[in-house]
Amino acid sequence: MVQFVMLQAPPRKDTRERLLEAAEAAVLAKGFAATSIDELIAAVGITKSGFFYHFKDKADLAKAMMLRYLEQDKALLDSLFDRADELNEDPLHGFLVGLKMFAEMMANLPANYPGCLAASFAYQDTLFNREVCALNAEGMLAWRRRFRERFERIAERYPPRIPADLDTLADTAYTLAEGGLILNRVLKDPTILPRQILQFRDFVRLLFAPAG
Amino acid sequence: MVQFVMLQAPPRKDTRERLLEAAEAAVLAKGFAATSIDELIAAVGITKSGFFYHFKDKADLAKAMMLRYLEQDKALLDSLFDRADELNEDPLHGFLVGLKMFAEMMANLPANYPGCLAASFAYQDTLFNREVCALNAEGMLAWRRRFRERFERIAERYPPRIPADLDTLADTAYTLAEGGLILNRVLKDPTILPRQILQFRDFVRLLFAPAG
DNA sequence: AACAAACTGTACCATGAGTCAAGTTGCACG
DNA sequence: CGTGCAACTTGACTCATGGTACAGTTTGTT
Repeated sequence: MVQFVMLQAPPRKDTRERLLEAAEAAVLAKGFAATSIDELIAAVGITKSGFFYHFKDKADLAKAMMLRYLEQDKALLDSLFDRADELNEDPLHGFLVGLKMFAEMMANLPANYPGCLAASFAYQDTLFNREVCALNAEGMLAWRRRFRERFERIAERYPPRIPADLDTLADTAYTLAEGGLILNRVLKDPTILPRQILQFRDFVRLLFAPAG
Repeated sequence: MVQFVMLQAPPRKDTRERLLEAAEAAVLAKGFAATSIDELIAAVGITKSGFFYHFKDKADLAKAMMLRYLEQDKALLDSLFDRADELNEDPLHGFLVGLKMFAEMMANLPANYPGCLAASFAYQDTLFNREVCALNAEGMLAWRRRFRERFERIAERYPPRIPADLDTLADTAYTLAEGGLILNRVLKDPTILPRQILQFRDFVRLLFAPAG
């Protein structure tokens, strides 16, 4: 009696992660609602039930995507500005270095569908429950806190040339990032976002650096 | 024999426009794919076949939405900056007035789902055909041209304090608008975008206005 | 009376979310 | 060594929805 064993692929530990990866690419390309579970499992090579083993339902997938995004986002910012701080004792110079590195990083984004889940989710927010929306908001507030803290240290040593609202200044980073990604994408010109960031850097320098 | 006549509502000439209006609200809330034709006709009070009288298919609806958006967008910018120009002979002062009016307008957006179709479509671009995407890009380039022209006139009379790329400067308007709308929406704080614009205004003044 | 514009009613079919019961594999523990 | 459990996967199924086609109907206009 012949036995067909091992036709089944061996269980892979990273299936969940690969699903999230495929989902992110698809959602950035066409949105959450248009991203079908069928296409995700086809990309990863499992069956539908396999998907529902990893995620309770599609809403659960959304939440996992958001968490993954926030994690990566935090890691990115950490690596960027903590390193810039180490290199420079002066808060203004350290920040300017950080912004330059940020611009360079944004210039080297993956070519295919660069974009930000936060923005994609923002424009489809009625599809998600309160929890996911709150996570998104929390991510933005984290940027604000992080940047605001730095501007406070800078303003302490270098009084701004004109009155400046530090929260607004802090939000500019995220604002330019989201807006720049949209322009990048629609105009198919990856230089737009980095140039916006470098221009913001000019503004910061103009605002805080002693005249001369 | 009883006859039930006139159960059918009389044909309304603005049905198409009302469909587009409902579609815009729905798309800004949950995206294009999640917006069903069923819900649109329910909102407007016609049947499915009525919808397909007005639009060949869903792609046709997308195109019409984009055209409508571009038209309104152009009208808004026209009314804004043409008026600011009339009021002021000096290009820099006129522009600063225009930016202030822009900020005020953005502070008084409709409360429900303020947002921009351009951004929503950008993050679902694989759903649309080349034509619609090209229209979107054309809208952005129109902003760039418009602002760049103004910055050229300003720079002619007021040499910038530091070297500035006028295209980048011009793109900042759209970038801040798109990014700011996203922050507004996620953080549920309608003051973010206007504050970003006013800060940009400060930058422009700092950049071009004679020191003193 | 005729015709076009603005619809209605009905039916079709693909897709997509989610369910269920069952199977397999690797690993921990007695 | 084997037994048992948890992680992982399969396949076949249901059920609702959504886009689309098409033929007929009403209304306003000439």
